[in-house]
Amino acid sequence: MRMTVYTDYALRTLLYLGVHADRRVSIREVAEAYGISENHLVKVIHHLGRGGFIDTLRGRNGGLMLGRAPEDICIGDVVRHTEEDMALVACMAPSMPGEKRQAGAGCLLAGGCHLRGVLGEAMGAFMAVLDRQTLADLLRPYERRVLTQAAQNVEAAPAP
Amino acid sequence: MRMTVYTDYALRTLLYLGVHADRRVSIREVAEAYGISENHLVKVIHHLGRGGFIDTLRGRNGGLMLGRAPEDICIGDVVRHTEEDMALVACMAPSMPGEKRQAGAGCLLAGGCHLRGVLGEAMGAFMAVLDRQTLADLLRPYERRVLTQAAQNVEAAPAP
DNA sequence: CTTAAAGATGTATATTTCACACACCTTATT
DNA sequence: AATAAGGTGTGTGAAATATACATCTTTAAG
Repeated sequence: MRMTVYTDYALRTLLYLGVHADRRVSIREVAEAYGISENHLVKVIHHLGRGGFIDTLRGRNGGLMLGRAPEDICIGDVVRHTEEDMALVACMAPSMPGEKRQAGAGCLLAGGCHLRGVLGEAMGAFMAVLDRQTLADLLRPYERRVLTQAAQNVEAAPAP
Repeated sequence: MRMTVYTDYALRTLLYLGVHADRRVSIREVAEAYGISENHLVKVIHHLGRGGFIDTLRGRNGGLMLGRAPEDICIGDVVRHTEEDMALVACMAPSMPGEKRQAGAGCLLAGGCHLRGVLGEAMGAFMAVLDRQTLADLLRPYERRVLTQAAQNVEAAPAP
């Protein structure tokens, strides 16, 4: 179990695309908007593209846009997609064949380890919260404000 | 947010001490029982000791024992103690002064980032599950079996 | 059909974090 | 004093992360 900036970038990219749903956005624009590494973001975005969360288009006038409606993008799915071991409690992996743990008399708790069960349950509760949320839920509170702000930006800095 | 073997060792140590509550146990014994590094376990145990979860005694006939009754040892507290950033959603830390994120036009979502809220809620759900569990809950299912097994071990391998 | 813009991909590197080893100190019992 | 136990600090190897760099492919504009 883990949460890295990789997932952070993924979620922020989706939010950015949701806010600017009226056009295609370049990777560079997203990177600059958040002040993060463009090179790294490329991989995140590619990964999101292969997962169907975003639609990428190469070439001139290409760019990114959401692959589905915000209502159909479940935050839990995104996290599961970007954090590989979110589906299982791998971090605590005990009593797996071939592991050091096997030494000695073996795990005292093997054969029904409650630790695993409790941690699994906690993990489930974590994901359940994220599964209840869609991108649309995250976008809703900002819709008005951000759109206004975007309009201002367009006025202030016309397309180069 | 993160779960490491550090916490794994901590929980297993507590379980071991709970099972062998009739006597003091040495660090070496715990390390050998699980086949893990004694050197590393020393630090985990020391940390648990400073947190009051276990009682350590130096010198001859010294060793470890639970610092409180198993019913009074909350699993959530243990995890919070061993995983430093469990109390907050530090991994996603956005819009903190001095961070790179500040570049460009600043975080579009600053001033009420819902990402933070949702992740915080998910985190809360995770910890809530662990907060409902005490060490006694984890020990209960094994009490009979493990004690029996321990007795057998004593018969099979008398003290060296 | 050439060129430029945009994403795709592979390799390399820098940093951080773990897990662990090693050496040495302190405490307490015998 | 000697010995057995925990306490403490430093160092290290491996792995995971985040990022940089270089190059290729696709697409549309001119």
